[in-house]
Amino acid sequence: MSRVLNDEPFVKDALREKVKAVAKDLKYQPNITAKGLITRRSYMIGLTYERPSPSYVVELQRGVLERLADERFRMVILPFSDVTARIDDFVAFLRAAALDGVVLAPPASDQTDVLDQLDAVGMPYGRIAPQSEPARGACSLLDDIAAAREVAEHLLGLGHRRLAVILGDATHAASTARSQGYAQAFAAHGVAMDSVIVEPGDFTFASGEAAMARILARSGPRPTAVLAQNDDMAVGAITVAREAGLAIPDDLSVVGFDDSDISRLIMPKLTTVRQPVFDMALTATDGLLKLLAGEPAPAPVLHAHELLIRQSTAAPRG
Amino acid sequence: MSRVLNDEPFVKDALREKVKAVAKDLKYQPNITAKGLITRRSYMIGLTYERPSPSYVVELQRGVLERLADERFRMVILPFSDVTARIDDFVAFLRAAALDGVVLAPPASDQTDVLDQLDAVGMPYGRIAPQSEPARGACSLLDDIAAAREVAEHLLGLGHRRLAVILGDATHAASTARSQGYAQAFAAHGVAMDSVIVEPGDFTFASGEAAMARILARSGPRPTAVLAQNDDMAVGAITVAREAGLAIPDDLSVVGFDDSDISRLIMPKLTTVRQPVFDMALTATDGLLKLLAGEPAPAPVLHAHELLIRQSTAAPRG
DNA sequence: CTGAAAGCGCTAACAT
DNA sequence: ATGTTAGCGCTTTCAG
Repeated sequence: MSRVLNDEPFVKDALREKVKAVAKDLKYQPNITAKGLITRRSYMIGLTYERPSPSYVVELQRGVLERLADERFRMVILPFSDVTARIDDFVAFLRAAALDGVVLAPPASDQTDVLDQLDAVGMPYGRIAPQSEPARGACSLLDDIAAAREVAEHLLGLGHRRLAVILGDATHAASTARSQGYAQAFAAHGVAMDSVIVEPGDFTFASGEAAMARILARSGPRPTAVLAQNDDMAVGAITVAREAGLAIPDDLSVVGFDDSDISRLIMPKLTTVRQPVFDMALTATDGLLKLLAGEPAPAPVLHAHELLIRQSTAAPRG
Repeated sequence: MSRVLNDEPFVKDALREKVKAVAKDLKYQPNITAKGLITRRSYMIGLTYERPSPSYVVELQRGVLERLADERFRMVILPFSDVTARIDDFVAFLRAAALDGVVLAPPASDQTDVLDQLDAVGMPYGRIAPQSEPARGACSLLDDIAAAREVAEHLLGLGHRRLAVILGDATHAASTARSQGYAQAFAAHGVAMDSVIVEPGDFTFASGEAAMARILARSGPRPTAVLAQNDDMAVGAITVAREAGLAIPDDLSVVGFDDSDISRLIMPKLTTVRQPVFDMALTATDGLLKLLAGEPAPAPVLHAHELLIRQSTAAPRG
């Protein structure tokens, strides 16, 4: 019986047909739980992330589901706040969910401790956009440094010299990488790092608003361009700048990062960097499935980013 | 052993402590699969929807997860396109996933056939915003008719008489309900239905753009206000109207529906109706959990909507 | 109150 | 090539 339904070889066609007919007749549904007990498989893969923006989450999920569409694997969503602060709890949480594998989005994808513990319990993983150890797990990489350098260079090329940066969540390695990219461009154009205003943020719209408010409250000449480490903060910054009477991009150029939905809906449309989140999720899931099938760890896949110059940037006035 | 870990009565404290200590020491993780085999539970509930907007999905998921946070239940995401066209496949899909129960978002929450089949296989369900049969399953209700009437009344109160409606996906009962609400308001203010331009849409940004383009291409006087059945389409309409040189709200008032993220990020901010999707998902999940615990079907919960008058509406010119 | 044993529905190994 | 049997790790009897 089991042999037929699992399409094993060495079964006579006649028998195969007969069993299939009866199964169909009885609307037989194999009990996946019982099967799981013996095969040691739950046929579930987890997707974990830590409160990112809606459009990022949705793309991530779409990518995983797209790859899973023709598989028997299901996707379980496991948001977990503060991975960094509670790594043991996080791994226990994953273990308790009885997953066959897990796709880790930032910042968990960069936590060496998490990877170590996952290795220890033998749970394979896919990693989205890690900045370090690209050989571990099935990785989808993005060159955040180069991407950030390109946006910064775009601004410098327009002639901006008084710059402000709004950082992302410090527990995300991407934040550091993007800062590095900006710094490389600044150095190449002779802009001293200590002349650049740097404000913290945490990737949320509200933190972008707060950072912009602090930037405007400073004494001294106002910056002519703001580099936000993601679109949500960039939009927050634009909102506050506008309320302060500044025209975008004439009085202030703003760039974001992510090419999220709002970056296209806001007026003026935001200059940003496209991150192919959907493809990255798909690739990482594909690699995870290979790992699950017992294949050797697939090579990390570097995904292309793209600088999208839209309407929120222009040459500084005067 | 099992008796201790499941906190059963009639166990001596001494034994209880000892077992717990050893379990902790060994980092014992009960095998949820084996447990499921005997208890006939997979401890998974599904959440199904059909390509809605990102912010709606995210709120929906957040609501379910919030209620599940302290439960052992996990959430499996089961998007399924064209439920209406393939009901048998849809139910087979749910059955194969071995779920204990399922939360149905529109349009599945309104498909009587789906409910019938789910009843037949004994899978309990929660329903988000159904328009019919509120007694079946654990329902979170919203008065779409009243909500739509209120937005329409707001526009009529401002003095608008030349109106255009952009419909949502026709397979969603909410679309019909919202049209009814608009119609009630129109009738109350003496606006003839055949003077209202009605364009189809499917709840996507792109369909809102297309509908607005068709509205502007018509001969005869331009409408002074557009009622879009959700925010994404409203934003699409605004984008196209702006490209055609119209100022919002001076030349054209636009209202949406949902209070999605973009409705607050777009300039001018969108007048819309808040639907408490998070609460609705939470309540439906709570009801489903009750059903799963063998309790009788909980009473449907009516959730309050709220008209949010923001900056995309004003009195018509002249 | 606690230990031992019998399955839950399936697959894998073992016979035939 | 096909029928048969022993568990997978747990809960639920049933003894003690």
